[in-house]
Amino acid sequence: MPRARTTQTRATETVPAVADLRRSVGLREVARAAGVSTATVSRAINNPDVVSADLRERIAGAVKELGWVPDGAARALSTRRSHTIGAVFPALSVGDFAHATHAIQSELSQAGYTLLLACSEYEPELELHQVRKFVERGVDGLILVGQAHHPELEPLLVQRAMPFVNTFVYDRETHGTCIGPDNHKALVTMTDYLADLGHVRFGVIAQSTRNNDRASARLEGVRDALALRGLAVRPQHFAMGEWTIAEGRALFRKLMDTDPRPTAVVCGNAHLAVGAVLEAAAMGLRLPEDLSIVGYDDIEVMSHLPVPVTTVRVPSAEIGRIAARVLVARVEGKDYSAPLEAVAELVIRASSGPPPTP
Amino acid sequence: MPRARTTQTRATETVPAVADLRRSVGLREVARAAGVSTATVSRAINNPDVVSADLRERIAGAVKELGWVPDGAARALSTRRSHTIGAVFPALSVGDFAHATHAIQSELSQAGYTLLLACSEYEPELELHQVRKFVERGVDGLILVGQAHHPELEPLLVQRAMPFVNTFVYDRETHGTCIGPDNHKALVTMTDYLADLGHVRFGVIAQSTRNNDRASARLEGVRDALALRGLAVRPQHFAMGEWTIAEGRALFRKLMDTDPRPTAVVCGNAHLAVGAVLEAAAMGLRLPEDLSIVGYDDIEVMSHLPVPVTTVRVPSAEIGRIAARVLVARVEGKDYSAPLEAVAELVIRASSGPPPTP
DNA sequence: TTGTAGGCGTTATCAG
DNA sequence: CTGATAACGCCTACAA
Repeated sequence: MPRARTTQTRATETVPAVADLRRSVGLREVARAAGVSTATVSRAINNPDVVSADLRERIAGAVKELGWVPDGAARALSTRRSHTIGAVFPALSVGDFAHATHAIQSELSQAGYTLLLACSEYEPELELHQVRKFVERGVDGLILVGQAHHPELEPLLVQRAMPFVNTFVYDRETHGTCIGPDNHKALVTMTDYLADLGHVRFGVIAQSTRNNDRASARLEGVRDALALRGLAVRPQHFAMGEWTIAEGRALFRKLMDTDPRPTAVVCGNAHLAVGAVLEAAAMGLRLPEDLSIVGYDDIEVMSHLPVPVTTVRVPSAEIGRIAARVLVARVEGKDYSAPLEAVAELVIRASSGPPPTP
Repeated sequence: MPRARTTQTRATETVPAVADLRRSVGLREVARAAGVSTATVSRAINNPDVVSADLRERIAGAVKELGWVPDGAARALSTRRSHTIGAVFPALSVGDFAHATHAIQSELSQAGYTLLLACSEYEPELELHQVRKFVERGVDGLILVGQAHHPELEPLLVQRAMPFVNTFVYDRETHGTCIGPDNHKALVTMTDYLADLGHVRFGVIAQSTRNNDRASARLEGVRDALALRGLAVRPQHFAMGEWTIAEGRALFRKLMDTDPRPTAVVCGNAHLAVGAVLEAAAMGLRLPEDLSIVGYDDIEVMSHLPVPVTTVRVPSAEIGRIAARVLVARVEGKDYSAPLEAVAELVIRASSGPPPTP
């Protein structure tokens, strides 16, 4: 019997009163203090207008008095709803995901939900693990990133009828479960833009596509758009690595150490692009006269560099907001229909232009 | 009786089997399937080595079979521990807090805890609200930012004996409850460094100090260090605003529109510093020959700009990691003593040097 | 409008 | 080592 333990503890406690207080403040005590039943207190909290005014007041008084705070676990156990949503992101300190996190949190908070956050580190196994944990915690819904998950993931969710959305991806096939930009299309657009300017020799600096279907889709976008024009990226004009500015510099340097050089370099994300642009400056290359550099995703510094960088704007916050709304609606049985494809807008700045005339 | 409702629902459900499954898979069913009592199943899960090998196996089989997942709410209700930690940050998409979040999440996950995340938007009222929510959710501990909170906050936590830590601040007075850099000291150090180089006319570009004791402390640091040398910042050399690159540029321009100009500009954070440095470049000013610019907090781009920026490195990830460890230890009764003051190291780069010789 | 009482899924005490 | 059973704190169907 737990109480026995408490009693023992109390014997050695220096502040028994506090221990007592902690243990004893529950609906029961509030009810006793207000001279009503626990049912009435519960109703006064969750369904106030079904309780007479004076009782409501007396109860409110007792609650203040005793400093009672409802117990979420008990409530969740009883109602089978935790008012909790879990999000599992591949990384947390990346701008994209951080902005989405903020939006999600804010949206959930307004709707009376709490955000549980975890990180998969781009590992499907870990993602599955985190999702399992969330299921155990009794989350009412889940926010994931990408469409490619561990094979056991979907079955797990489907079996328990757990609502979830895949973010930062969009494809028509799975409309309804995903919300984000169409990564492939975005890079087709970008590539077309460059090709239409006259570029023929393309370079690509990408982040690793390992366990990252968004990055893969973007790469495919470049390839497919080029193929339609009978073009392709030469092997020596392709480089892959981490997504840091330092890496962007290094890889860009490598690409420039070829002959012929590419006249347009497409970077897989914002940091790589910033690195490439800064390295180009350090090498004394003029943008866009000598070559064009473009990125994916827009971060503030890109528009403030000596040469502002052409890129694709991904509405991360909006993605998060919509994901949260859709999920909450689904959990509560209302169906909220929002546009699930987030348009990834091309932002043309000074780092891109026609290729140099030979 | 809840079951009555379920029954009603089942009548209209299209997939009654699933609904049934969902409802019925509990410890009880596992126990029945394995031919043991619920107590034994519970033990097999939480204290395996106290259960005989064959029962353990049979139980494991039944668990797999039925796809049982423990119910966190029930467990929490029974044990009075949620294995959950709440963090309330003033902002989520800022590098600092995002890095800390990542570290915290990772650390908690390893220790078997889950992170609940909320945002106070630099509003004490909202912070209190979020903390209340977390208390209701039954978190085992809390991670906050700064020392200045809503007056009702601490009483609330103390009354319920809720463990918590204040991060990104350190002061000797409250050793044990705070973990982070000494903001005041960091800027004293920075200011001394500049003054020792010979600077006398200081400019300051700061983010708003409203509800931000860290930013205030840093400002005080500059003031106090200067005062010790009989110096002060002229009003026209002081500017305050948002913490964006754009704002940094604008405010820097404003500071330069004075006569005499400051010879050293101290920026309150990384983004303001980046903005100031980029604007200086745009204005054709040479760093550090014409003037020095320094920041606070180190973000990757600072070391890659044409003129790398002198700044203070704040070990955000480590702060998060230690906060998580300290809290978990406290929750579990073990006491973990780590160094709670995070050293904020001065990183000297090319943007600072002696003042121009007149 | 209010009270009574059973159940939500686990844990843990105590008796075998 | 195992089983029966009383909590844990709240919600809600049903009776009053």
